[in-house]
Amino acid sequence: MSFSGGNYFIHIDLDAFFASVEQRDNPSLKGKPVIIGGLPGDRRSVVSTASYEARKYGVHSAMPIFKAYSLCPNGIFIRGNYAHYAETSKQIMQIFSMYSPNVIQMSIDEAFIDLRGTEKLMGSAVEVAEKIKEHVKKETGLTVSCGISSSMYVAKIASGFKKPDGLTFVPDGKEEEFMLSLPLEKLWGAGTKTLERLKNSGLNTTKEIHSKSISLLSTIFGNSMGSFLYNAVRGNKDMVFGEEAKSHSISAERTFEFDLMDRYAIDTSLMELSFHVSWRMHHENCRSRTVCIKIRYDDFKTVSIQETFDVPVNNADDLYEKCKNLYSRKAEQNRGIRLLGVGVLNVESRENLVQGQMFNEKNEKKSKLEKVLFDMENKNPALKVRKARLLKNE
DNA sequence: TCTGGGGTCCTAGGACCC
DNA sequence: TCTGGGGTCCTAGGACCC
Repeated sequence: MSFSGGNYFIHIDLDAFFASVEQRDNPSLKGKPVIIGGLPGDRRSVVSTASYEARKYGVHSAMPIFKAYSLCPNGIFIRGNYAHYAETSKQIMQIFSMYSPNVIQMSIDEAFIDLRGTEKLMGSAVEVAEKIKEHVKKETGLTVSCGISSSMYVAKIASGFKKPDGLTFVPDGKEEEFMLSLPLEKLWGAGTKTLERLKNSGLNTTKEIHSKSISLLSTIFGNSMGSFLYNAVRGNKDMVFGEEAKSHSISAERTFEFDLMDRYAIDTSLMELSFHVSWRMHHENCRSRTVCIKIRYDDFKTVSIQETFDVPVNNADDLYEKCKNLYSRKAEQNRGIRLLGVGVLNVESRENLVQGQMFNEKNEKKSKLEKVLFDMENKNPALKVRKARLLKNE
């Protein structure tokens, strides 16, 4: 095995993260099936994380809580303390950054570490991964699983190869061999729908995909998915490291315990969601011209409507009025509403906006006032500056 | 007692412009 | 008096991921 070149990435996954944090903080939970996401009796909660003990009962992420409860009635159900998990995550990410100047956090529980050019200083990729595992364990009591490859995509899959507390090294040049040894289900980026289509096309293994031409795959699965599949099974697929963030979106949504029927309740919820999204826009100092709402009916049918305006939205009242209008245009009458969502798309940083392009004075004033209120609330959470209408529901 | 919440990317069609 | 081609922006829905 040659370590020369040192051209590797590590992908690190925190094992059953939320459940592991709870088990660490409360030793009486160790070795027990812990299920984060909701309590038995919740009508519409789902499992966020199941500890490895709970997984033995068939419990897994995204499963409705009532189903998890029926599979594992002795499970310990916890709603979850997400701020605490985020804090722990931050601590672990800081550990990662001690091993490379280039760390990209992908979510609350995973990150890539770029080891290119660090070998002289830090040692081989495998050595670094072992050090990091030890370091995290010592500092936080948690275990992580690592995948190492010169391809980020392969590293990502490798980290899930052995879990928990695993380490999988795919040497340079062995990426394709590794991919061909994998069952289809491990192909990251192909979900249930694509898996089904693959099987319907007689493609049951990564080897069988490998035997097909890119043009055939593109004909069946479309250009994008076709070339993705072609490259993925060769270990060619790669993501680009350190891309600057492009346009993004901010959204908030809520599933109601019982379907909403009444327009007043619906408007109240739209207002609440508008405030939430507006707060985040202030927080990130950005604004957006495109507003979107999402409606999920009682039969789970989900629709959305969006509108792009010449002038960006910049305060919660404005956003709320726009959402109400979109709702009126889209919603079918007399249907139970299971979920409502409010979002802004293609948000831009405020600095980027051309001066004078923008707002009427009244809206600008409202935006500034709102920012002050949000900031006050931020400093003193007990001080709830909210519309009287929203207060009623708390 | 079916199916959370926060995102990204892709597709396909339409409008509009040159 | 039957209809091209490219580019950009916008919209709605869907697949996928953690």
